[in-house]
Amino acid sequence: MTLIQLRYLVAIADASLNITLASQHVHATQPGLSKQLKKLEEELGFQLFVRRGKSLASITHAGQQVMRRARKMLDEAANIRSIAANLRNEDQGELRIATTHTQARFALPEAISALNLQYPLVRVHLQPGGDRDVLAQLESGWADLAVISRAGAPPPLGVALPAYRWNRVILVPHQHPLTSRSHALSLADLAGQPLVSYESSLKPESSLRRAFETEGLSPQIVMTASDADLIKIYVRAGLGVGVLAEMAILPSDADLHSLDADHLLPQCTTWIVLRRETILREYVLDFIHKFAPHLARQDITRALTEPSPRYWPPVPHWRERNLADISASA
Amino acid sequence: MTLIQLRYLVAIADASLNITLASQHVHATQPGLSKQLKKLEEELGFQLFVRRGKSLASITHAGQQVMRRARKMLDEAANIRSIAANLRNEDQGELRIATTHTQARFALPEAISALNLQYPLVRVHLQPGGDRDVLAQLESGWADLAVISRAGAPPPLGVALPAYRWNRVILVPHQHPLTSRSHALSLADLAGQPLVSYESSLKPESSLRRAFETEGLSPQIVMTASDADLIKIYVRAGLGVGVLAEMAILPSDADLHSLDADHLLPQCTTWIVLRRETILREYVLDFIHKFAPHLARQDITRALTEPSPRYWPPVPHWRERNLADISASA
DNA sequence: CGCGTTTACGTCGTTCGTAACGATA
DNA sequence: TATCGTTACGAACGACGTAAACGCG
Repeated sequence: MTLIQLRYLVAIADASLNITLASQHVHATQPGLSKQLKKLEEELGFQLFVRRGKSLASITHAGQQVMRRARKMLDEAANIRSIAANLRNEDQGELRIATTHTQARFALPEAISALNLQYPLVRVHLQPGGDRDVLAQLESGWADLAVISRAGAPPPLGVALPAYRWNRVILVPHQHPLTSRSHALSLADLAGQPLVSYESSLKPESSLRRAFETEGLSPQIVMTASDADLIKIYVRAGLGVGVLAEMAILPSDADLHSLDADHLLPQCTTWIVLRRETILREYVLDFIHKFAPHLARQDITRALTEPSPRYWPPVPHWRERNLADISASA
Repeated sequence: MTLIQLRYLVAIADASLNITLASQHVHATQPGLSKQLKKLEEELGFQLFVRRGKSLASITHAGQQVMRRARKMLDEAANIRSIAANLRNEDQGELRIATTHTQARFALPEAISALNLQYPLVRVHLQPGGDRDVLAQLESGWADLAVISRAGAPPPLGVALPAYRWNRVILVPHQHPLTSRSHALSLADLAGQPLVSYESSLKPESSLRRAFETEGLSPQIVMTASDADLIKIYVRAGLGVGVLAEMAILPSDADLHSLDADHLLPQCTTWIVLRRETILREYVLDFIHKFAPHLARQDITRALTEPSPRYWPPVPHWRERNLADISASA
């Protein structure tokens, strides 16, 4: 058994059992992978894959077991290499972030450009997706960190560090009836309106639906999008009332009217999620600190090794956070 | 980085930094280890060991980190090999048990000889020690399983399976004053006597001391031994009153008088402790089932993967257990 | 007939063991 | 001087890549 064999093994699995494709991913030739796989199976004494003719049809049950162990081993090998790279003060590498569209578009850019300024040789990969995809990509090992938002408890996976809190806003065109109400905005007002919001608000566990349900109301969601920019476009088109994250409101949206929803919908927290027991490169720690300045580097490293949940310094709100960012960089 | 290099690395650490000794343990030559270590350090770019002259003086801080990861990787490699060996129905291998003297001497022999009958090619290694040593040997990876007794909660480490419950007995010579009491034996009676018991009873957290303390008494322990046989010898010599595990009473001890202490001292449970997330060889599962017949094989494998504590079938008492053993083998 | 896998083969790199050397206590 | 680690060298093994053959859709 060799680390190379295991690397080839998971590469084949990750290439959906296409050895040729896998060989390109690991920068080797296809016969090399075939042969190493054969040797590994010979050494272990059983088939890792089910063959149909000459091609691989599926992974054996025992193969699945081996695959899990092999992944762990390769992860640990990567950790060892990270320890080494950190000690050598290597300033190049990759940073793979799995996150939602909103974070990628409105929250992450400053931190990423600050990182790029400090570490020009680090290549950043952003992988947008739904909450499920994001966590899956973290677990699979593709992503170094995930950035994800929740109204309630932190995501159950890995180590979750709170980055900032935020609220939602109601977005309407100027001169929309909702802008001229004499009393404060209520959920009942919104229940009568066609709503345009994120895809996630269709899920039964969405905090939007729940907020309405606890008042005995039900929202009329006429359109959803994964993308705040799309929501704005349809609000401009008069399709309905937008419900979106306050981070998504830009100066260029002055043609629209945004109303506070702090008292209507529960506050959300954006979390940075990491795999437990993983060695992070120095620039990843720096990035996290840039993105969530209230987290000291030692807070992060401690959280990664400690099994018990920690008590965090107070988590800033999005509105305070921007100020803090500016003052910190000044 | 190679698995062989990592294997050499931990071998050197386990041989207390003596490369020559380590080379014998891994069945290789000493220059081979030296060279591989050098290559590994070159690849990682930093020293894993602190050198004094040509010899290794200590492990670098970073080296410790690498060592931990390397051990994990080698453990996983061993797990993969175990999966393979199980699938091939290999009937040879090793079973390393870390346990206390009492278990090794009085509880384990039947199960071990039954195992040897079924798997003549499996070599069993018993490593007696104190509770701390036993758990350390399990964690270090030397032992496949630990067998250990506790009066209260299960050991905090790994996965603990309850094997059986047992009580202590008071052992005195015939015609000792305690044998002719009209009323039931009490702790107060024992407090007036010189006691001979296990070494562990000297520890402040020992259940013996605690039992006395809750009644405001304090035991006079005149002698301790790690070994039940030694305790018996000194009871015979009239040094004092023995307090020991009921398993230690053999038919050949008919020259002594043993008194129930069920109502005086709390019941103990003997636990089988395993490392979590470890693949066990088939014969290890068989052994556990032989030693704790109330545990089905699936109970064991489930407990190894499940993170949550499980509810066990009723745990037999030592006295019932022997009967069950006999009836099962009949 | 294209795609993917296997087999065959030659070259290269690497590892291993033996043996000699060096340093240290 | 005995013990332990490093260096040197030759032999053998193993891995890799190129090229060709085989199956399958």
